[in-house]
Amino acid sequence: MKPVRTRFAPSPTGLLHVGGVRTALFAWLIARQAGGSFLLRLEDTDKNREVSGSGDHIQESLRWLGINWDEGISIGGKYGPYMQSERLAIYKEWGQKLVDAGRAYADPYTAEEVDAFRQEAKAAKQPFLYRNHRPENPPAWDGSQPLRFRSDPKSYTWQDAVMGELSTGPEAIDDFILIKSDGYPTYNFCHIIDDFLMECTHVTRSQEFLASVPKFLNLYEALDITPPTLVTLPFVMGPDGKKKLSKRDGAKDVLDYAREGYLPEALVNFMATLGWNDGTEQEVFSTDDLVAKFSLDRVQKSGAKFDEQRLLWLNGAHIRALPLQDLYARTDTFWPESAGGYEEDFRKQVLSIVQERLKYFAELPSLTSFFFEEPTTEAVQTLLYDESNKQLRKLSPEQKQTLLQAAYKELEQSDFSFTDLEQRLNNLLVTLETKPGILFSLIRIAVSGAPFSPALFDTLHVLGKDTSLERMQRALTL
RNA sequence: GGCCUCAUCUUCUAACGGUUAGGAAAUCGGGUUCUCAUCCCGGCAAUCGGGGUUCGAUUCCCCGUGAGGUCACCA
Repeated sequence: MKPVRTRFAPSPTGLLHVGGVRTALFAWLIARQAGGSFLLRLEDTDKNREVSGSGDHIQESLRWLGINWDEGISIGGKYGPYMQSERLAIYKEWGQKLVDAGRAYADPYTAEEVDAFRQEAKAAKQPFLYRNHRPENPPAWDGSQPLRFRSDPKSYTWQDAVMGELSTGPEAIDDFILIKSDGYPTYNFCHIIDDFLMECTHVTRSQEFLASVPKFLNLYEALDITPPTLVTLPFVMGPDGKKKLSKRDGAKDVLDYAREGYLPEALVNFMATLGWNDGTEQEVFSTDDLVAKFSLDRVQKSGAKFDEQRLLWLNGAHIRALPLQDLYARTDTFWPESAGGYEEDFRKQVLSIVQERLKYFAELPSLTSFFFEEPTTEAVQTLLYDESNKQLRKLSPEQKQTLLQAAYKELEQSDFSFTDLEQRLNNLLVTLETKPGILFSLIRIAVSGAPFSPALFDTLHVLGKDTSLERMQRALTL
């Protein structure tokens, strides 16, 4: 058995979104599970569509997700170069081999002429087949004309690792361009050559290539190459649930998720379970889990809608599962500006009490800012005295002041340890004959000025005695 | 139009022909000493239609229907 080698071969034409990255992830999972290699090759054969910087962007996205490659661009390897634009001589040589074998020929038509054929077919409501116009005496190929494959139309039945048995008739096979007139190969040609030369055992790609597979099979035959295992993944659908995810549908750059404070392992978990499950009721998977449990025969055949809400939930689940130290290391760039002057130890305490309500790190400032800066008097006043709180609106301003005053007096004597706070405030409930919904709300609002915040005893404890009392004092003057 | 693919709750999905069709997200109730969240309990909610095959079809076959892909000197 040959060692498993899978690859991701994007073209540098823009940002990488979840749909594209999932293809990479599945290929990566196949390789990692089998203890094989994962390659990153750049298919930069279309100079017109190329977007500068996107090669780097793709690599950065993969690195962030932890989809590491063993060979490929930036790191090299024994099958390089891994940038197709640097392999033109190889494609030319293979093209010539096909010419010599009578399986390729120079296309004598201009683009306009071919287009006229196409329009003709379209008007007749027929599929366009170039081979119906195949020239009888094509000129010698000098590299200035496109090189076309001389196909051998026939029926095919083949196995796809995800889709199962597939078949088509000869009408699916046509003469397609191998090398363009600018000397660059087409995807249809060079991916086959490269996968062969790089000894890839699996070709993982999304559904839009399904209709091209018979053509590939025909070419493999002409080249006398045994095709690798074909792995066709269903689409990731956009928000409308009908069309595949695309930038136009608002598909986000993968790195946007990094910027918003999603955990890469959560996104990996999300993408993997978009079209795959392990057959159990497990929903949350670590990346190691996925590597261990992934299997192609449990990959879905139909497209799955990208559900951002589920991603959000999954991210929260991963955040909650993270040890505090790890979590802290990830939040580095997300703290509110006012947290700058505070010790790591204090920030960690804050983090530990907001951990369970954090869905993504961009929420960190709104969740924690009152630990680092004084809440505005407007915020405190509004929360304390407007009518929105159904517990507090039963009380007069005077009653509220009285309760707060009593709480202040009690807390003055506390050492602000969690247990002491708990004990004193619980006793105070009895003494004042009031309910937690009232007393605790008042204190919580006075010290946080926030519509919601962590549990009261935690908040007071982390905030500390001085700050807490100061803020209560201030609330008493409003 | 030709060819190809797909089809279970709103969404992601489970169910080697035999289940009251399960789980999770969302949502709606209730509980956990305040809010928000977590956690726990509960509710709502699906096999696209029609024919077969079978003692029995979500599952197998056929025909519809719907959705998507493809038919580039793009990948």
